[in-house]
Amino acid sequence: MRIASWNVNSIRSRETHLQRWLQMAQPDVLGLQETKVEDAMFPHEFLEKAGYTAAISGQKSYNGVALLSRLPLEDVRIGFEALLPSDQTAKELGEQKRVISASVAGVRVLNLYVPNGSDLKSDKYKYKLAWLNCLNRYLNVQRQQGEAFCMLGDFNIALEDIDLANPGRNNGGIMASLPEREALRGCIGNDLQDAFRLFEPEVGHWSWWDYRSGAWDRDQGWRIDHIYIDEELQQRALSSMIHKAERGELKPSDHAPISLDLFDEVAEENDD
DNA sequence: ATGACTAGGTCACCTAGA
Repeated sequence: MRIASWNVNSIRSRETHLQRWLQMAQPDVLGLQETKVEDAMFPHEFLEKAGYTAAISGQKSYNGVALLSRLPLEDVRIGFEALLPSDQTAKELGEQKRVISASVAGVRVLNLYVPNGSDLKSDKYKYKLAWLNCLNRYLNVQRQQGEAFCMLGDFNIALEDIDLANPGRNNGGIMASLPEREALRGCIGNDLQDAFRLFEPEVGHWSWWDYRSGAWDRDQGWRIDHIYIDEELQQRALSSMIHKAERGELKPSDHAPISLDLFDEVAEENDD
C-alpha cells in the first residue's frame, strides 16, 4: 500500500499536475492540503475518472484538506471536534479546515494542514501553538482507538536542523523555532516515527521550496511535509520518498508530494 | 534590508502563504 501527502496550493490550479502524478505514482491514499475550494465546488469529476474517491473538508480561498483513495474510505472524521466533542478550543479551531481522517484498509490516516504561523511575534504564531496543543489532546484520544495509525501532511515545521537548507539563517525563526518544534515533538511522543527518517538519515532532502528568490534553482528548501507512523506500521514500512521532480514541472505547487510504501498485511498462516 | 513568486477574491490591489 502506498500512502502519500501533497500540499497542492489550490486543487483547481493543479488539476493536470494531480492527474499526471496520480497516474504515475499510483498512490492508494493521498492526503491533500491547501485545496482552497469550498466543498460545493470541489472538482470530484477528474478524480473519479482517475479512480479516486475524495473525502473533503474545504473552505473558500484558504486552507482546505482532502483524502483521496482508490480503496474504500471509511469512518471519515472532520476537524479536531470529531474526537474532542466537549473541547471548546477544538470547536473554535474548526473554523479553519485543516483536519480530516479516514480509515483505509484498516489504517487510520490523519491528514493535517498545520498553520504556518507567519512570524514569531504575530497572533498567527500563537494560533499555531494553540493548534498543536489541541492536536496533542486529539492524538491522545486517537491512541485509545486501537487502530493502526498514520499522521501525514504539511506540518510547516522543520523538526531538525538537517531539515532546512539554511540553518544558520533560519534556525529559531518561523517553522524552526524551539516552541513549535517542542510542541510537535510532544505530539509525536515515543510511539510515532517520521517515516522518511527510517530510511534517510542525511541532510539535503526538502519538500518545500519558496517560489521567490530562485529557491528551487539553488535547491534551497525545507523538509516540512512529513508522514508519521505508529509501531505497527513501522514494522510494515518498505520505503519513503520525496517526489522532487514534481517541483520542477511547469506552474508547480511550491511543495513536492511525499510517500510511504507499506507491506500489505499478510494473512496469518495456521498450520494446525 | 523584510524584498522576491503564486493563488484567490473584493479584482489591479489586497491578503496569505512559508
